[in-house]
Amino acid sequence: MSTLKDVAKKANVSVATASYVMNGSDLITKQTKEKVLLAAKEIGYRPNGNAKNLKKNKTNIIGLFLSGFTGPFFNELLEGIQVAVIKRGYEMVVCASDDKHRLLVERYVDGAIILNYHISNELLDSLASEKFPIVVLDRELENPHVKEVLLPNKHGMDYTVSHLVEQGHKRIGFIAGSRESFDGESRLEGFRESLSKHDLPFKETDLIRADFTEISGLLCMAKFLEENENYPTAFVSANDEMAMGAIKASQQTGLKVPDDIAFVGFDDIDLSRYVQPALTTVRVQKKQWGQTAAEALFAMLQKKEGIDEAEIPIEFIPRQSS
Amino acid sequence: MSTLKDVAKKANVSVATASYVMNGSDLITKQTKEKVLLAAKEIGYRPNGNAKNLKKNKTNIIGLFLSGFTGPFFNELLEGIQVAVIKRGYEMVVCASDDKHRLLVERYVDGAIILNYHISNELLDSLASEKFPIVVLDRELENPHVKEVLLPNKHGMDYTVSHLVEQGHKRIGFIAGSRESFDGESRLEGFRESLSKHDLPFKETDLIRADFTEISGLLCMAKFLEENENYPTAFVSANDEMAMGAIKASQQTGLKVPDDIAFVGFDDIDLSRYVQPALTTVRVQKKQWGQTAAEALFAMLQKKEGIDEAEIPIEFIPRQSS
DNA sequence: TCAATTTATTGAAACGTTTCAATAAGAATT
DNA sequence: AATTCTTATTGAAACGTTTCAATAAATTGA
Repeated sequence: MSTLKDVAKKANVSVATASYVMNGSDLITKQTKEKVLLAAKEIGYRPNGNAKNLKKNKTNIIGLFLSGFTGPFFNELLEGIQVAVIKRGYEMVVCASDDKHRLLVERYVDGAIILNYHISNELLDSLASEKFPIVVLDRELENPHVKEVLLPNKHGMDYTVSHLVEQGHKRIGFIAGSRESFDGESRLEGFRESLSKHDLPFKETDLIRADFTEISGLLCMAKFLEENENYPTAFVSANDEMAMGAIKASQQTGLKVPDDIAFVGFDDIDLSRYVQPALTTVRVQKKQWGQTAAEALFAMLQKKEGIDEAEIPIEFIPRQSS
Repeated sequence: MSTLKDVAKKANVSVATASYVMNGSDLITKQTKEKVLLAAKEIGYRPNGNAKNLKKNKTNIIGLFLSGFTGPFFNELLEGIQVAVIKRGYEMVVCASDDKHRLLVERYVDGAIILNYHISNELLDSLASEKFPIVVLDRELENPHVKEVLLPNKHGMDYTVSHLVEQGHKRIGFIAGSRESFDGESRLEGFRESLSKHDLPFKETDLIRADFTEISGLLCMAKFLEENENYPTAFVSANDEMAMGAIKASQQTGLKVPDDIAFVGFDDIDLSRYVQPALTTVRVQKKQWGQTAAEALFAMLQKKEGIDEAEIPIEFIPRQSS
C-alpha cells in the first residue's frame, strides 16, 4: 500500500510538502500542488487514518454504542445523531458490544453516546474526561464529563394516566418491555407514580411483561386474557408496537377497543394513526433526541459550558383506542 | 492520557516488557506481569488503538457501510454480521455516508461489507485488494477481491408468480420500493421476467411506486384504487410492509382480501403471519444473509479460495392473503 | 546592488505502539 | 569453574502521518 512518502518521491517533493498538499494548505504553490495531486492519483494513494489520528490525537469520529441490533432499535435516533455529527464535519460509527468494549476503550473516537446496558457506570466514569466526553441515553450518572440526555418518560406517563382517569378508568394495567431497557423501566416507574398521584392502586398481576415487539404484545396479551377473565378496563403500554399487538389480541378474543378495553401506547410511530382503531399515544421526537445528544456531546467537546438542559419534546396524542 | 511508557516507568520495566505483558505474552515472569498490570490499573492505562493499528497494519475491525439509517434497515442482517464477526475475534462498526466515505477509504477497517448505493463501483474497484477484501450486498461487480453475496430475489419471484398464476390470476400488479434499492429493483425485474415466462403481459400502469414503508404502501394503494376503478386481481409487493399497507388500504375501500384482490409480500417479517389475513410471502433469511456475507469476507481475508457460492435460502410461504 | 522581507519548501522529531535482535541473568551440563 | 543452553528483559527501529523550526528562493525597498 502506498504512502505519502511514495507520493512525495514520485512528485519530487518532500513528504512535508506532500502532506501540506493533501491537507489543502495554501502555502503551497499551485503547480507543486497539481504535481503532488497527480502523483497521488496515479499511485492510488489513500491516507492512513490511524497514522493521522495518532499524530493529531483526534479522530473526528464519534461513536454510538448500542447493546445490540435487535430489539428496539431506533432508526430515527441514529438519523438524528448522524445529521448533527455530519454537520460538524465528524463521522459517526455505531457498534454493539457486550463484553470488552474495545472500540469504546481504545480511543477510536473523540466522544461517545451510550445506549448499552452492558456498559457499567464504573467503566464510563473511568473513561469520561475533558478530552473524552460522554453522553448517556440510558442511565443517570453524576460526572462532570458525562451528560444525560434522557426522554421525559414520566412526564409522558402523567399525560397518559390523567387522560385515562378522566375517561373514568379505575383499573389500569401496564404492558412492559424487557427489563434491560432504561426507558421501558422508567415508563413503568412513571406509570406507577402517576397512578398513585391519582390515588389509584396498581395490581401487580396487571403487569404484563413483553419485549417491545408487536408480536410479543400480541402473544402476552392473548395469554393474559385467557388466564384472567377479569381484566383492567385500560392498558398502558411501554411502546406502540406492543400496544398494537395487544389490541390485535383483544380484538381476536372478541373484545371491542376502546369500548371493552382501552389502550394507550408510547412513541407515536408512523403506523399508529393508521391502525384500526388509531392508537392513542405519546409522541416522542426520537430524531430530536439523537440530535440533542450529539449537540450535547459537541458542546462538551468544545468546552462550551452553557448548554441548557434541553428537554426532548413530547406530546400526548389522543386517538380512538382510548 | 497515560501511555505504555508511563506504565513501564511506574512498574520499573522497559516499555517492551510492558507491551508484552499487555498482550499476554508467556515469556514474561509472573511477578513482573503482576507488577505491570498493577501499574497499568493504578495509572488508568488505556491502549491507543490507532498506534496499535498503525504498527500492526491491521485493525481487527470490519465495517458495514450503509446509505443511511432510515429506510429498509435490516436489523437481522446487522445481527447476522455481528455474530459472525465477533466469533472471529473482530469487531464491527456500521456507518452511513453519502459523500467522502472517509471511514471506508482511510483504512479504519480490515474489510468492508457494502450496502450503500452512494458508493460507486469505481471506488470499490480502486479500494479492493488482497489486503482489503470487500463484500457487496447491493450490486454485481466483477473483481477478484470483491465478492457478491446477493439475495435470490428472482428465484423468489418465480415462486410468487407461479403461485399466483396457478390461482388463476391474469393481471398482476407490482408495488415497488424506492429505485435506489438493488433488491427492490431486482425483485421488480424478476417479477417481469417471471411474468413473461408465463406469457403474461405487464401493464406499466399497474406498477405502484412506494418507498418500502407500510405507510407508503397504504397511501399509494389508496391513491391507486381511487384513480383506477379497474384494477389487477393480484399485487406482488417488493416487501411485506408495503403489502400490509396496501392490504389495509384495500380493506378500507371495502375490498375483500384475497377474494377481490390478492397480495403477496416479500421477506416474511415476523408480523406477516399475524395480520388479518395472514400474508403470503417469500421468506428470506436475513440473518443468514449477514452471516454469509461476513463469512465470505473472512474467507477472503484468510485467502481461503474454496468458498462455495452459498445461496441464501428462501422459501415460499403461502398464507391467506392470496 | 545589497539587505530586508516575504513566500515556498524541507528536515526531522514526535505521536504510542510492536517486535526483532541483542543482552543479561540463571540454570544446567561438563 | 568454565562452558553452554535457557529464559527473561531491553534498546531501538519502524509504522505513516503532522507540524515546528529552519532553510532556500524569490521579491521588495532603499
